[in-house]
Amino acid sequence: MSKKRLSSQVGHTTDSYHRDELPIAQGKAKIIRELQRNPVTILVGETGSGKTTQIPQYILEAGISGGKCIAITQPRRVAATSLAARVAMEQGVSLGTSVGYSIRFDEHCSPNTKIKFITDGMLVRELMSDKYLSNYGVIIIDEAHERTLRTDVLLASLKQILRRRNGSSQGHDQSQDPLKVVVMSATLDAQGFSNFFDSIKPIYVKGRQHDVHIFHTLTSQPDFVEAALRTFFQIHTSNNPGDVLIFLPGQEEIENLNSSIRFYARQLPQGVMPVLVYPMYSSLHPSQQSKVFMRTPHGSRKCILATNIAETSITIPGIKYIIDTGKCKERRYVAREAGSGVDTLLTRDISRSSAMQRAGRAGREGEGFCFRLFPKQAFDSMAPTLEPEIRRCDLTAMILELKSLDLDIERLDFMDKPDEDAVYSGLTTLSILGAIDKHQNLTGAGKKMAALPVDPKFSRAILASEELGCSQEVIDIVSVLSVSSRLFLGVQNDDSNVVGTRDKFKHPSGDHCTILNAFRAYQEVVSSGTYGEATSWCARNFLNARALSEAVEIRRQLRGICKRIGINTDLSCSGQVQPIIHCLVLGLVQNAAFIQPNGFYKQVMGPSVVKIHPGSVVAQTHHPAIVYDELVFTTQTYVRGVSIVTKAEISNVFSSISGRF
DNA sequence: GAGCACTGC
Repeated sequence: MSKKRLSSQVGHTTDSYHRDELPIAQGKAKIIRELQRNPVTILVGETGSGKTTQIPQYILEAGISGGKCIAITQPRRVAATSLAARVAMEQGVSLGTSVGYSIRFDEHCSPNTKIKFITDGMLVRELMSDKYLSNYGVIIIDEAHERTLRTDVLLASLKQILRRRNGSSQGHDQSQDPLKVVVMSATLDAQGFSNFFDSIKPIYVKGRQHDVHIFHTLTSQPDFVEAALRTFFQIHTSNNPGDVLIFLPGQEEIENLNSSIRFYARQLPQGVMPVLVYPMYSSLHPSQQSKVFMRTPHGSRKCILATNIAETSITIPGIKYIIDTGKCKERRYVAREAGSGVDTLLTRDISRSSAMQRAGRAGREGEGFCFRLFPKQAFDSMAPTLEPEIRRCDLTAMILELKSLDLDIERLDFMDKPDEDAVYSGLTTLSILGAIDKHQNLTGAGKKMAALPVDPKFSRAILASEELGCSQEVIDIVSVLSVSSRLFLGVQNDDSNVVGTRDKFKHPSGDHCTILNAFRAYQEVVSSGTYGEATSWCARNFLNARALSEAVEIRRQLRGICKRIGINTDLSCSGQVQPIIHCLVLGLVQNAAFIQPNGFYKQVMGPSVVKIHPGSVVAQTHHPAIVYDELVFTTQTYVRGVSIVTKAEISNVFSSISGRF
């Protein structure tokens, strides 16, 4: 494979530094001046510039926050906690005093906290109780280029809050102290932020970086897994030291390449370094995941095969070579009438900024190399950034959240306007669920649903569970469903034992009650044993221990909120299944499907013909009617999280809600 | 017979 040599500057961070030596320190005086002068500042800083740790301290030290708290939002929880720890150390204070953090389930703050790292989702939740965010003097939106749904909601709200707290014009609230907003982005495409905030000129800060030499292929590589295999062995047989990180779109490609590399590595001649191959993706067993962080033994080479997880979420030390297939998986919601939309999960080309971010992963500790398995022209014609989340996800939950903040999604000034069909679809779902009335006003039920931090279809089920006397069971099920990661773990080289142990929890009615069985069994182990015992019990039963312990926390949180908003959480249907299923049907009405003569199921409220995902406990069975949690198109249209119901149950619920849409 | 990555009073 021939490659054209190009050079590019990309980011680098070291673990130990003096604050004054960071690249951003050179521009400190200028930055402080700009911050003092302007209500909104846009700051573009490359990786390793030190902006995230230093800007809050500059603001504090220069007294710009007017004695009030400075919030710095982060899209990820780990980032919020580790950055807070770093800044506390630099300030010479203990974490949770003047420097703290706030993430779901874990808050380390005091009334005297002046610098608070907070997940963007938590700050959105804080809006619900304080709609001017009046506790804060400065709000810093970090990693704004990632354009998460919650970042976009915050930016839109902040624009309005700025008018209320600062403006001389209409809507200014005299009782409010002024607010400053800092938008920080790691990529050069700050134009969008600039346009959004009255054409403010961004401040640029260079990063601290090592050179990364970038190579492109001359032609496009349709079989990128095979191209990655060849490129890896070219690097490997050169015998230059340094670990390799290969970016692939998904688990399937990773496992294929894993076995190919292992196969060929065994046939290498004597004298070539041994290779240690590690897959890395989010649903991998935690014990397998942690292997990528182990030090590479002297005289061997580590090769990590990763999804996008290694692009932003985790940093693996020692990487000198990147092989970038230029592909990722993208989840996208395709809205359809009556809220019967489909999620698609398909492989697509990455963006230019993503390609640059991936290359940068080779330059963190020294000079690096990045081999792109696509031509330079392909790079040039890539989209500059991926489409923001607000343009490609189901907006139902967000519309409900905004309604409870008295905000109207159709009137809010967003950086990118949400898709009209997605808004319509979300509004339809909310009216079917009874969260809004004919005039699209929040109902009493809708207020309660908004208070519960779960998908509206699940908060609907929780509300119903009080009437049907099974709030204990339904809250338990919803807690597990609300955990992002999967409950049942697979292992590499799938062996039939996994299915065997899963059968232990299997309930004939489907996945929801199966989940309940597993969760109840786990809770019993936890209450009668130590944390370590629970973890090993999970491992023996191929259950995701992290998912279950998170479900316990979500359960505690949901029960707390239910009590506060007046939902009795102690009702149990003691072993009966029907009430539980009925609650689920009320939340999942739009997700009902009837069987067809050919064995496939057809949506009742939409046109799709669907198949039960093979991971479901009822995958191989046939029943007249089902309800499901998710509809995802990958290679086929699959439904996941399935319970068996009767056609009568579906039509009863239909007639009780007809007229709402 | 198959699962990109995050997040929430």
